[in-house]
Parts: sequence; C-alpha cells; structure tokens
Amino acid sequence: MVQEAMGELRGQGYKVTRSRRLVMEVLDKVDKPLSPYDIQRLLQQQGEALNHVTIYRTLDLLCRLNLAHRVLLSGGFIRCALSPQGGCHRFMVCRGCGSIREFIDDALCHEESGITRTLGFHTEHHYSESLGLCSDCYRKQLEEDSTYNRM
Amino acid sequence: MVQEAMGELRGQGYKVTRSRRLVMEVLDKVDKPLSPYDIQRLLQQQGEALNHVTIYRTLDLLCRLNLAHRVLLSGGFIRCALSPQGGCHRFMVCRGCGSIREFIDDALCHEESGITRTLGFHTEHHYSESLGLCSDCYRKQLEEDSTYNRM
DNA sequence: AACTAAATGCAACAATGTTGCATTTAGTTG
DNA sequence: CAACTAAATGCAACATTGTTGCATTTAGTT
Ligand SMILES: [Mn+2]
Ligand SMILES: [Mn+2]
Ligand SMILES: [Zn+2]
Ligand SMILES: [Zn+2]
Repeated sequence: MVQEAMGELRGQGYKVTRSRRLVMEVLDKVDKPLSPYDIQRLLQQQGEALNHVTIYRTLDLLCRLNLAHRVLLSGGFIRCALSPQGGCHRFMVCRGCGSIREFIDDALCHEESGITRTLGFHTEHHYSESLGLCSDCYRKQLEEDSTYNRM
Repeated sequence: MVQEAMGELRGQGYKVTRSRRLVMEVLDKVDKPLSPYDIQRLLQQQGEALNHVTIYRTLDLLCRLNLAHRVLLSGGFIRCALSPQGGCHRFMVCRGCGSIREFIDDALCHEESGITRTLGFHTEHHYSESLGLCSDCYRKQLEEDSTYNRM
C-alpha cells in the first residue's frame, strides 16, 4: 500500500523522503483517523523524531494527491439536538460554498444500525457527513465545464 | 425550543442564566455545528460578551442533559484512503473503551446518496460515525446492570 | 433583604495549528 | 561520482483552541 503511494508521489514529481514514508507507514499500520500530533507521538515512540510542521505539510500533500482524507466539520463541533430522532445527525456539506444542511432519515438509520449489529456493535446514534456539491454549486460547475469544453 | 430546554435545566436543579440562554439561542438559530469559539464570535457580533470558559462549561452541561451533541472523532483527523470505495469512511466508535473500527457498505452508500439526491445534493463521498458500545463493553454493561438489579 | 450553593470571570497554562526564512537533502546533470 | 538546484525540512515565533484553580458574582431560596 505504501509502495504504490510512493510511486504516486514520484510520478507527480514529488520527492520520496524519510518523513513522507514514515507518515504513510503510520497511517497504513494504525488504520484509523489520527491527528498530526498523534502521528508525531507514535513516531516518537518508535524513535523517529519529526517536526510537527513537516507532518502538517506532508498530510496536506497526501490530501491533495488523494492518498489521505481529512475529516471535515472537524474540531469538536457542537450542535443542539433539536431533531426528533434520538441524537442522530446527518449533514450535507458543500465543498463549493461551504454550506451545511441537515437531514434525517429513519430508514437509513435503521439500515446502518442493522449493518453494524451484524458486526457485533450496538449503535446508539449516528453522525454522518455527505460531502459533495449543493445544487447551486453543481450547476455552476456544469457551466464552467461546458465553457471549458467549447474552447 | 429554547423554552423547553430552560424547563429541562430548571427541572434538573440547574440555574437558568443569561449565558446559558444566549448559548442555546445561538445554537437554536444557526442550526448547524458550531465550535465554542464560533459561538463566542457570533454572540460578540450581537454585542453580548461571554467568557470562553463559560461557553465550554455551558456546552458540557447541555451535552450531559442531552440538549446538545458533541461530534466525536473531532479535530481535523486524517486517515489514509486505503479503502476500495472512493473515499467513503464509516466508523464504529465505542463510548465504553474508545475503540474505533472501520466498515464499508456499498448498499448503504447508495441509499444515502439517493436520499440526498432527492434533496438536490450531489454526493461525492461519505463520512459516518456510529456511536455506541462494542460487543465487549455491551456485555460488561449487561453484567453490571444485572448485578445492580440483584441488590 | 439576607443567605448560599451554584455559576461566572479571570489568569495562567496546555495543546493544536500556521507562517517566514535559513539550512539540508533528493534527484538530476555533467 | 561530484556538483548542482529545486524542493523539502527544521526552527522560531506566533495564532487559535481547550483546560484548570480560585476569587467574585448571582439565581433561586428563606
Ligand atoms: Mn440514527
Ligand atoms: Mn459512500
Ligand atoms: Zn454549494
Ligand atoms: Zn468498547
């Protein structure tokens, strides 16, 4: 997995460095979301010291190349549980204009709970983000694309 | 909405204060996830100064009373996109032991995309958390409950 | 109006994230 | 292989976000 990522880096003209390999190996091994400082601590434990700035910049690059994914709506965000469903929250987050809309769907909650139950997990409530484009931004994008194609 | 929340506070023996009312009103009006400092800035704009510590403590209380919800896995966490599905991530997060397991389900993604499409949104990928108890913690909980009931 | 437990604000600190610039290094060239 | 250079790293300094202890203020009661 890390090998292919290295190839992707090289192919896009980026250097394959010790820092980048180390960060990727940690992400690959741990296989769950890690903050930049989490990564620094894990590397420290295996005797590898990396400056936190380097880790931030490496992660930025990995995201640009689609080798990593950054969880949005981040930072311990908080919201009043005004919805009827017991604490379940689902959001549509537009990457164009940054707008956020909430929606709720009982059937979906039911299905998702069923899937996790077969994995031995007892779900109490859900939180989900749908990342994409709102209708306005989608339309704008279509226009831009067709303008571009006509040239 | 804020009225009922006030009643809940009073009913549980907590005081209804200016700070608490202001925080609730913002959450109620904005109706999307806000960080504590987001809330402070919004209140500042309407001429209401609140110390950030007070906001943190108010939000903690609202969460304990189930009047607000804190998004977990918070803080711009990052993870390598190793999964086959195009950038979709679904996690089971145990509130007992804090363990995290990832799962993926095509049918679920399909259904969720369909729902948002009917709302005019064009989804590119998903991120979801199922909050609850892993099988170990669920079993422990059951044992504790039965011990308690026998007394 | 007086009382008191609870809530707030303040200060000081810890943790996380960003930027500019000097130094080092991966990959290339001769 | 040695020299070269653009790219990457590390460092310092700073900005933002989150936590704790303690003195002061206040909501709800008597
Ligand atoms: Mn649900
Ligand atoms: Mn999906
Ligand atoms: Zn949009
Ligand atoms: Zn557990």
